[in-house]
This record gives sequence, structure tokens and C-alpha cells, in this order.
Amino acid sequence: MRVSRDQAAQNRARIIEIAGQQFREKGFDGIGVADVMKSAGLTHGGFYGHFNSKDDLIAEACAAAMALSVRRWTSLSEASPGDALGAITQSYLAGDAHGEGQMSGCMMAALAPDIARRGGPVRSRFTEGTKALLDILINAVTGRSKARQREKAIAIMAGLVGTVVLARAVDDPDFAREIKRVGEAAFGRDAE
Amino acid sequence: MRVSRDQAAQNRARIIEIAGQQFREKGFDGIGVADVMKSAGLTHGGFYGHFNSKDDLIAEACAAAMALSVRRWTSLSEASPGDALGAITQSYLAGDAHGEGQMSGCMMAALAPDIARRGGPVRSRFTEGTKALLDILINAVTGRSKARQREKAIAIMAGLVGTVVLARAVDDPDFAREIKRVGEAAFGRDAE
DNA sequence: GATTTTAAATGACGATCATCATATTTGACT
DNA sequence: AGTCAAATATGATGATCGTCATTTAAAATC
Repeated sequence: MRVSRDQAAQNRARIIEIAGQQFREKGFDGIGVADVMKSAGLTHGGFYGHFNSKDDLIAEACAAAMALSVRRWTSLSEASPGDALGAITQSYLAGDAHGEGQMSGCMMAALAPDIARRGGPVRSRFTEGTKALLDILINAVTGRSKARQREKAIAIMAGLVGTVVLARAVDDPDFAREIKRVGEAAFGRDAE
Repeated sequence: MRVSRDQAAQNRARIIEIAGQQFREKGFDGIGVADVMKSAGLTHGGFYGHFNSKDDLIAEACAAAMALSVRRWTSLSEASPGDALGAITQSYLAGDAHGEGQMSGCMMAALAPDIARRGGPVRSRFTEGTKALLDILINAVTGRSKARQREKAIAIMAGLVGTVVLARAVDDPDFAREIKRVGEAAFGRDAE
């Protein structure tokens, strides 16, 4: 049964959104095309009307999730002009703690190693998003020069990603909490 | 055809070693039991004589790869008593650049998000290894107290993992080099 | 040396998965 | 109103994968 163009566009966006969540939660290989479609309220058959391949969907989901992070970091920066870095890091590390888990968390922390194993479009879409997030961080830190700000922002981004990645992987709640607490103290302040 | 006990033990160790490499390179879901066995010079049939399941192999491979990292960091610390942290970070970030790729690299950087999605034994073996690596880092940094040393070590470990994870995922060689250069400067010195 | 034990080989089963062919239904356009 | 085009549903195919049953042959044991 056919649906309106608007409906079809909404369906496509919904597939991408849900795929992004499921990929972050279960990994690219941990969820199948059919299950994504079912979660979107559709059957698996229509998938290839929307996408050329699963890899194509992965690239779209990657770009969409990164774009959402960019919007979140941007609005956090605007809401806390005095301490944009603190607002971003707190949101970044806290969102993981209560509830939603990694399904709505950061793409970098959830899937960066898996993205590194893939080729072409997936990695380039991810790289664009990473650079956009970095630009936000650059404007959230101080420094005697733009180059110095950029270095600080890169170190902070790596620190935040590593903090979340390790805290999630570790099988000891106290240890995980400790890692996140230290991460926020080390990377959430505009030191030096 | 049967082999000697020594040979069987060697085969088992070889399976674990090769599995660890392939998992790091392709992900837990990116390589199958049959291919691991073939790479070890065996057929797939004997697998369940050595392991209860693929998850069992993953846990063993995880523990073995972490133990190897512990030995490497330990010997690096002993070889550079003056600057253990610098030796570790340089080895950690450089090993990735030329040649071997992530197949012989750090388990944390290659598979931490995938480990976070798994249950039981895999995560606990990984957590043990992570704590052992952290202990090495604690002794490689200075601080006014053990607690302060521990905080610095945790932040450095997160920073190193995040640096490698991001540098690998990014689809721009210059950007990747920049990330690793900044990472070494930020986390390879015992600052403050 | 005969017997038992066991590591590894062969082969198969059932499930899952990405992909595609075809059918159906309905919005879009003349 | 009638025709066309497109979005989704149904169903199938071939490949891959984890797991297991059975067989084979050589090491261990007595």
C-alpha cells in the first residue's frame, strides 16, 4: 500500500533515527535490516526503496546522529555562554548514567572502532561530524591562540570519548563511576 | 587425527592469539569461528573441544590480549624508569601508525564498545586487565598522594584510548596525525 | 603390544541475514 | 474519472554462521 510523499519522507527519517539508536545500542552487526524496519513499524520489503544497502543506511544514520550531537552541543553552548565546556561535558557524561544508555548517546563513544573498520561513506560522514563537534569545542575553550585552543579541544574530545568508552566497558559500577567522575574533573574544566 | 597434549595446548594458545588479532581487526562479529580455526591451521570441527562457545573464546582472547598489554607496559616502565609514562604513550600511539594496524594494538581501543555490549565473562576479564593497566600507569605518574596519582592515571588512560579511537575512525590522514600528535603532547607528559 | 582416550576432520542442521522479485494498494497527475 | 507511478507488503534465495554428531587416527595408558 502506497503512502503520501510526506509520509514516505517521515518513514525514511524514522528508519534512520531508529537505526541510529539500534546501531549505537547493539552495534552495526548486532541488528538486522528487518528488525530496524519492524521497529519503524514497517516490513522489511520496502527497505531497498529507501536505501541502496545496509551500508548506505549506516552512513545516513551516522550522519544524522552526529548532526543531532552538533545541535545538542550548540544549544548547550548557547545556553551556558559562561561555561559552555562545563555544560557539554556534564551533559556528555551524565546522559549515560541514568536511563537511556548508549542508544541515544554519542556516536563516537558507541561506534568509533566499528566505524574505523568500515570504508567510504560511513567514515567520511563520521569525520564531518567529528570536525563539526570539534569546532564547537574550540569555541568553548580559551587559549593564547586559535592553534592552542584547537589543541586543547582535541585533547578534551579524546578524553571525553575515552572516558565514556572505558566507563561503559568496565564491569564494576564503582569503577565506572570513578572513571566518569575523574573524566569530568579532568576534561570539564578549561584548565591552564 | 590426534596430536600430543603439548601440541594441543599450543594449538589452543594459537587459536586464542589469532582470535585476539582477528577480533581486534574485524570486530567480534566480523570474523567467524571457522575462519579463526582456518587461520590457526585447523578445521572448524575441533573448536568445541577447546571452547564451550564463541563467547568463551572471546573472553579468553580478551584476557590474553590484555595480559600481553600488561607485559608490554611493564617492560616499557622497567626499560625507562625515568620516563615510564612517555615510553608507554609513545609506544601506544606510535604502534598504530606504521604497519600492524589495530590487529596487534590495544584491546581497549579496538573493542571497548563491543565489550560493553557483551555480558558476563568477557566484561569481567576485560575489567581485570583494565585495572592491571591502570596500576602500571599509577606508578608511572607523580602526585602529592596515591589518590591524586590514581586520578591522573585514569584521565591519562581515558585520554590515550580516546585518542587512538578517534584517530582510527577519522577518514582524513592529516586529521588523524594531528589527533595523535596532540594526544601524545597532552597525555604523554606528567604535567602539573 | 593391546586398549582406551581424545584431538582434530568431515559433514550437516537450523537460524539469521542482506538482498531482490513480485504483487498490491493508493497517492499523484492528466 | 482514469491512468500511471511509487511505497510498502509478501515471499523467496543464497550465503554465512554457531553449534553439534559422527568419524578417524594417533597419543596415552596399562
